[in-house]
Amino acid sequence: MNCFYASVEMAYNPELKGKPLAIAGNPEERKGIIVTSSYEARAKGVKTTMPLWQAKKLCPELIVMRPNFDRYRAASKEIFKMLSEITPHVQPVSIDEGYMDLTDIEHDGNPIDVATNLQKRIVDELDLPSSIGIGPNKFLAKMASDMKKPLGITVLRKRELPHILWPMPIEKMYGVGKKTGEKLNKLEINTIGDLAKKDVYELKQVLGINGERLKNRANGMDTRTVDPDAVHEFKSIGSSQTLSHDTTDEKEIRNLMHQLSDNVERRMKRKKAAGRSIQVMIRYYDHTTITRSKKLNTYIETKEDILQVANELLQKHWNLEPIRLLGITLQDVEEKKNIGEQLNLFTYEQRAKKENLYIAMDALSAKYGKNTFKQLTNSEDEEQLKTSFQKDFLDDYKR
DNA sequence: TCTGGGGTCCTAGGACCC
DNA sequence: TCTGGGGTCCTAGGACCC
Repeated sequence: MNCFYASVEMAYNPELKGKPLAIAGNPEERKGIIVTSSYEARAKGVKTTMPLWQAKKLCPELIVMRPNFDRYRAASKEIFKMLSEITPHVQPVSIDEGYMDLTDIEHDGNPIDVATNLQKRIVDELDLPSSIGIGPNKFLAKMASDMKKPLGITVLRKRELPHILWPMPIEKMYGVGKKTGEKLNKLEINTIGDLAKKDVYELKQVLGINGERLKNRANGMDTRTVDPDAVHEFKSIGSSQTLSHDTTDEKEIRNLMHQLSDNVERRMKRKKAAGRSIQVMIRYYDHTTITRSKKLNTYIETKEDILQVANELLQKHWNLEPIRLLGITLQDVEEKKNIGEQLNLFTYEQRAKKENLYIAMDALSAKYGKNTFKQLTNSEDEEQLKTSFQKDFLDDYKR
């Protein structure tokens, strides 16, 4: 999709059309950076990740909006629904991008017709511009999709590589970022064609296995398949936040840690998953960033468990310098249906707590009668049940 | 007035095992 | 008497993408 967030806002409010529009993090604070901008804004030099103040300097009439993620998710859902009506072989890559495998497509003739109809449908029904690339594999399709924007349809055939792909500057190649680009320049590789012809051994020396992969792609070879299940195989879920000011205030930090673990828990719940590694990220006032992680011997999912491990890591590794950003990520994530019984047996401490709870239940059942016991066990709110039982039990136990 | 937030994959060293 | 070769797992960091 082209300028996706900005385009969705324009579809939502047509008065914005034709105007320089930017979607930015938080306009009041320093984390206000450009997330997406319209072509009118880009024409003035506004770019993604540019700080807001800089963008406004370049384009004083810039209209700035905060992101409305619910809107974007809804539009994305509609788009992917249209794709899946064409073929089940659809792999979403992000909220606004995905691959389709049209190898087995039977109706509607050739891929160009499919693309034309699809692009038109997205405009007619959602008022959103897209660019479509068609190629024999993912890499070439992706490169093709970037060639004509907005509303382009580009076919990239293998026999056209020498004329179309190879003259392109190496920095434009998917998979080549700043660092790799610099390394390749040092090897006197300036175009994709230079890379295609370079000796594999030399490339591997500098880039490892990635050198070989990039060379293959430059030659139009890419063995990755379109995998519709990949979306469900997510591996980590994290939440991070830049503070409005650098801080060493423990209360503020504690609050943020709570908020972050809450976010992670909520999203884990939505995906019905649990994870067994916790990573904490600390960015200091000078932008140096460290990550510290801990692998656990069981899967966890609750806010309390996440927070406990994350706080341990923070306490152990925070050097007491002012903090700019904190992040918590749950890694080694699995859907709960694939995990089974390991869940909720977090530490020995908690296991002991849990066993105490069973003892408490038995004790209460015996002491207060089966009916009271039943009432409590039928309660919907598990957390409340636990706490009330523990409290009762502790009172009882002390007595 | 510098530089968000969500991810994936790869590398490299150390601990540990046989 | 100072020491091989193969492997896995864990941790931290880096590169890249949207």
